[in-house]
Amino acid sequence: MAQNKTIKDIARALGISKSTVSRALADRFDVKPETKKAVLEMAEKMHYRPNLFAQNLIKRRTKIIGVVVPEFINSFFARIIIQIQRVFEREGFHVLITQCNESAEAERRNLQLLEESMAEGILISVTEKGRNTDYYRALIDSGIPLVFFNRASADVAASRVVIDDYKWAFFAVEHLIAVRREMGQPMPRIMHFQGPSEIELAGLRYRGYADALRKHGLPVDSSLVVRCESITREEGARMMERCIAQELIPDALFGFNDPLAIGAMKVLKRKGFRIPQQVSVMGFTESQSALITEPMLSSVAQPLDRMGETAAQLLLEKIQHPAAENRTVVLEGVLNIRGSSDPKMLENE
Amino acid sequence: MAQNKTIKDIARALGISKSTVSRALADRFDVKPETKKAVLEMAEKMHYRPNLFAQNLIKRRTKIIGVVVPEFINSFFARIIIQIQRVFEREGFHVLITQCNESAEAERRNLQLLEESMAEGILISVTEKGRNTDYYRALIDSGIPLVFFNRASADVAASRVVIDDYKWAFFAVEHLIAVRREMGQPMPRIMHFQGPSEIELAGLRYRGYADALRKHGLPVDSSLVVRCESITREEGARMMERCIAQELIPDALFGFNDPLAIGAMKVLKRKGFRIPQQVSVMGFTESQSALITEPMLSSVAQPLDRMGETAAQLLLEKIQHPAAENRTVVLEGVLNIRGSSDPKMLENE
DNA sequence: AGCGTTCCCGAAAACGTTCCCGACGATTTT
DNA sequence: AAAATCGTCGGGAACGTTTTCGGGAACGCT
Repeated sequence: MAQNKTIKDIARALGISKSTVSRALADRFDVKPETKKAVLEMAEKMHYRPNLFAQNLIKRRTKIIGVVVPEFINSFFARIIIQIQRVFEREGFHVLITQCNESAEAERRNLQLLEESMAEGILISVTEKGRNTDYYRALIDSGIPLVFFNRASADVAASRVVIDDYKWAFFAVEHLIAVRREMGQPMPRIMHFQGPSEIELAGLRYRGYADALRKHGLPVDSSLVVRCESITREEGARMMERCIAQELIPDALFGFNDPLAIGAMKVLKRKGFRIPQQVSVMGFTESQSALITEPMLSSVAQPLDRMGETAAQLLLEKIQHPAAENRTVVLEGVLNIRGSSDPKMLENE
Repeated sequence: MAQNKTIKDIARALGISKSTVSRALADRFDVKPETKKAVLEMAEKMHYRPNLFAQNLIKRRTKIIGVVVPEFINSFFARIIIQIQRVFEREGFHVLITQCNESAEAERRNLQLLEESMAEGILISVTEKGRNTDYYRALIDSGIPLVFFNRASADVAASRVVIDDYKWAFFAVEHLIAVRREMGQPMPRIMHFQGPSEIELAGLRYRGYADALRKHGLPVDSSLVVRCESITREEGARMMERCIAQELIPDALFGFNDPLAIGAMKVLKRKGFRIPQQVSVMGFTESQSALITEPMLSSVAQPLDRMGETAAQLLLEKIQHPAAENRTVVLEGVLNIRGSSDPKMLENE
């Protein structure tokens, strides 16, 4: 239907050659202003759209960069992506977003699509399970720069931007210890809802938790470390119900992420425990929901905007100077202390 | 770096012609099995990737479909997109997602990108303000099928899938009236937080609200209709504070969406009003957060999965049969009644 | 008048692929 | 034995651009 207009149609209509039309459209210096104007008008009139495929075929650039994320239902990645788009659109790139539902095969398919679309660079946050490490390397070797953000593959040589999960988990737990001691508990029992072991970050946050306990002279009690199979609110509720059934009530809870903490908090409240007077609760990876709960949830916020922006910058650097060496940027988090952990904060809410 | 391998490289390495290689890769019947095998092995060995641009240039199909959404930070569109991807990937299409931050110019740019990338079809939920109506029509005229979902442009002939916002707003308000009457208030004062007038849906939901009042013999009191400038939690809180300052306390509140209702509910609770005993609250467009508030928020849920799936199906239909006539699918919503509006629901939480 | 410049433009190759057409030997049919 | 068919392959045009190269016209200069 309505066969697309080509450069040749314009040339024919104007009685000039297609080379001239091409030059006019590219706003080259060596074409007479009148001709240029005529071409532009005719192009407009014919609703001419350049064929990107023909263009990309001959220029070696596609001006496409690809993004691969595990999911974007949680607004976490969505926020990052927005920044990525902002940076690249300013530079005249198109951003192609793919999403793989935490599936390694889907991730592989997406990478393949991006490779075939000749993306000039790829930004990726890897899936929980199953690493496509070999593919990451193959892409880099074949000249497509790759930058990790948030979740990185440890043994691939590439730029990355992450936060120091160990450190911020450590800080979070230190805060819990301090606040419970202020409340007159010298040896508080701090529970941890640990993320699934396939997530590399789960181990890091656990180590931060354990080391904070040790530093402050508290035992690391394995019955207080609860392994969660997923990282949803439902799982948090389920696990807390199980703990309560076993009469295992901690003085504070450090969740792997916000949903786990929120689910647990809800169950605690329903069972009549007062937050934070009886149990202090703390999440990780600030989500929108942290401000909705009552009391509001303390959490570690990650600078998503800066993460997206720096990841984009690192990739841009690689694209413009392929020889640039790999850089690892570690961003700082923020410990947002609210009513769920600290009674002093309650009055502000 | 590492110039990509082409079909010609394979041909040269095997001492055969590139036509044969092309046919072998396409698994055509007229090439000897041994040759086929040799070609495939060599392709694998050389890490050959077909050049999509060259392919698309000559075949007239791109197998790309484009999605344009106003934002995907709210998980609302994210959920829809996941279904869209599911449908199209099963059919061998690639889904290209773009996002325009509620900006009409960005929307236009995205459409243009999709047009130039020769997308075979476009799924779109239009931005709040500034309609690119002319562009929608131009795309359709030039043979690119377009399907609206959720937010549609009224005066463009295209398939669409929406819910009946009028009807479900009506039901929501009927519920509020009924529940207040059960509580012994024959003439409850129902407030509405109305969305910005640029959003077409805001008008529909308001009409549903007003007609429900009228049907049940209640006056439509304009002082109870609050115009909000944005649709965020902060705005909901701000507006409710203003109402309370004016000592304007309704018996029930129907919010244009969940964030507005949640913000308002939070302020009400802080000021000491009991939900739902003193004020019943109801949202719209079920969000994750509705389950987090206490009490949980009553809301109208939209079947996001079905919406994504049907939108995709409608587009697929248009792609496969360009002459297919436009269809409008109106999906049913669900009235989720929870503790924020109905005291009877409180015990389940 | 001759020469060099400058300005504008056209011809044609190239990008990597698909596909039509024809060629060739081998096999089968008449 | 000649003709038709079959299986396999190569040559080359085409897709819509960009870009290199070269050439003609107009101009100013000696």
